[in-house]
Amino acid sequence: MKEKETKMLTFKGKEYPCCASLTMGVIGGKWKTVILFHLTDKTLRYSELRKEMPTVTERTLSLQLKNLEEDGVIKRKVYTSKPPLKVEYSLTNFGKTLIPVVRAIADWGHEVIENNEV
Amino acid sequence: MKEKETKMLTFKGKEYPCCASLTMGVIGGKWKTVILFHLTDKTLRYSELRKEMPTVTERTLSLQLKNLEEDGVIKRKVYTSKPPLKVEYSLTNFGKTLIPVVRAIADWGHEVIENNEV
DNA sequence: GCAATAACGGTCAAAAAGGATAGTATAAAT
DNA sequence: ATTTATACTATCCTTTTTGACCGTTATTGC
Repeated sequence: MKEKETKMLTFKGKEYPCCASLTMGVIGGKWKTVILFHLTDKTLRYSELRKEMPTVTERTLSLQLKNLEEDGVIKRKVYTSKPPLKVEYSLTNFGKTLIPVVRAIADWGHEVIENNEV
Repeated sequence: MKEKETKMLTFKGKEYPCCASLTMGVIGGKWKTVILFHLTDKTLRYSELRKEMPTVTERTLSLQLKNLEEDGVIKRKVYTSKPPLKVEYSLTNFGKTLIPVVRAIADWGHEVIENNEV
């Protein structure tokens, strides 16, 4: 009688109740949009990303990069076979479809700061 | 010598390293964008929101509503003084500036679903 | 010969987020 | 008189996320 009739949306093996939460599943969390924001217009090495985001720890950064890679929004390209490695991160074509989303998010934050500076 | 010179952005007492993370601080988490998504075009009572989001628990829903209210993006209007209460939630003017962001987020999720249905 | 560098991964721990369940006050409906 | 409904809050607990810190491999620079 009281079935929970919520037709879930599925993406990459995860289920979401709504299209907005699906997106948040991909770009949510404390750091993913920041990473995507820095990668919108350029390719960056791991160490360059760290310089752009000095407050994130290495472990968290690499975890988030791995997540984003698994969801197919960024790609990882290795240039050397032996240490010290050279690795570059960039958006995939699929990841590029997120650019308007990331821009909207960054713009809003930017405007809030502009209008709150008294 | 090795100062962490990251000029943080501040909003509502919280600090963020970048404009994108500020926005995520406001709309991030599993449920906030879903709530905002349902409130974009209409005012809803607590019980109506629950019907739109059957998979969220009551506790979480009211916590998220409170968070959103504290950040000034939604407003809570009480119509009765004694139980059973009538309470309506809607976007504030400030919250309405988030509509393009929420729409971009929802649209992306929607498109992903469209193009993944095989 | 030693330190620095690159891009991590592993372990442990803390913090944040979310879920399960039950309880509250009161009025209207049955 | 009992049930139903509303909009929550209170506990308690589990899961997820994030952080701190150290180790690894080989190469280059001093």
